[in-house]
Amino acid sequence: MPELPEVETSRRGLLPMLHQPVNQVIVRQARLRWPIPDNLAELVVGYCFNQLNRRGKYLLAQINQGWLIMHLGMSGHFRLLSEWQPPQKHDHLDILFNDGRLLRYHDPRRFGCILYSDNPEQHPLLAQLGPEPLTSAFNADYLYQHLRGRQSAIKKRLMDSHLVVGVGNIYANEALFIAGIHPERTGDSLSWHECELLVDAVQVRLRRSIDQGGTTLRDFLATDGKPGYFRQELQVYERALAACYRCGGEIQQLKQDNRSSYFCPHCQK
DNA sequence: AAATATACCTGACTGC
DNA sequence: TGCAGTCAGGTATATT
Repeated sequence: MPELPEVETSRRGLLPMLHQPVNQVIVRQARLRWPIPDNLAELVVGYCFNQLNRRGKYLLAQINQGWLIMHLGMSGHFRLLSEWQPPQKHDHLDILFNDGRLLRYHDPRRFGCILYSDNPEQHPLLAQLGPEPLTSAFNADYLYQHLRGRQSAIKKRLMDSHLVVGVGNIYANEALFIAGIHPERTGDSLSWHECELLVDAVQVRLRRSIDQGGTTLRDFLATDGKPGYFRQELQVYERALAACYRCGGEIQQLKQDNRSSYFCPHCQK
């Protein structure tokens, strides 16, 4: 689920907890993608979150001498509760604050992670990441340059975090539709102008989705428990055999790299 | 080096 | 009802 807009929505939802002292940590299930550190409580209890950043799909929270590195995997989300409530199934972690509020991590599939690092920039999970899509570092020149000499499909390349971070299956499909580019084109076949269109499409759709609180398909909720409303603006994702909003033709579905791709054969060449 | 397959998990849904 | 199979927003890791 969570791609860049959903992670950014989560980050913004956590901002009210900045500068609030942590007074307890409850780990009910440490076995996520990687285990939650045994010493998490001693790392954070008595300290405050001083900064909340996002790098790609990772949330970074500065506390004590280092940073929590958090990823929502496929099905994770954080809830911010104003007072204690009994935990539900798959509520794996609580961070309780002195004022009675608590942050609760929920993740049925447990593909997410909660790690701690003194220097997250150098952490193996982050060190090799590509540029942020919503910065000037992600531009037509960059994309065109980095697509040279590779035969992989452009849709797969867009989802490669070493090329650009934050774009997952939903936004790769959506951006390619907006840019009018067929998902099976090789990255190498894109012209500079098509790279320009694609960069713009990625940025426009990510920004719009952030404005809408992200996309909720199944699990995703913001920290206030609300779903994201970008789903109703999806042009092709999960619209197989439905009518293209632009030309009225039939949206097609195919598998690429074992992930579903959706596209309009008339509008995307 | 790059392309492909596998693995980690639960839950919802489909077809027999 | 039950059971097997498929699919789902991610991505590190192992294998060709």
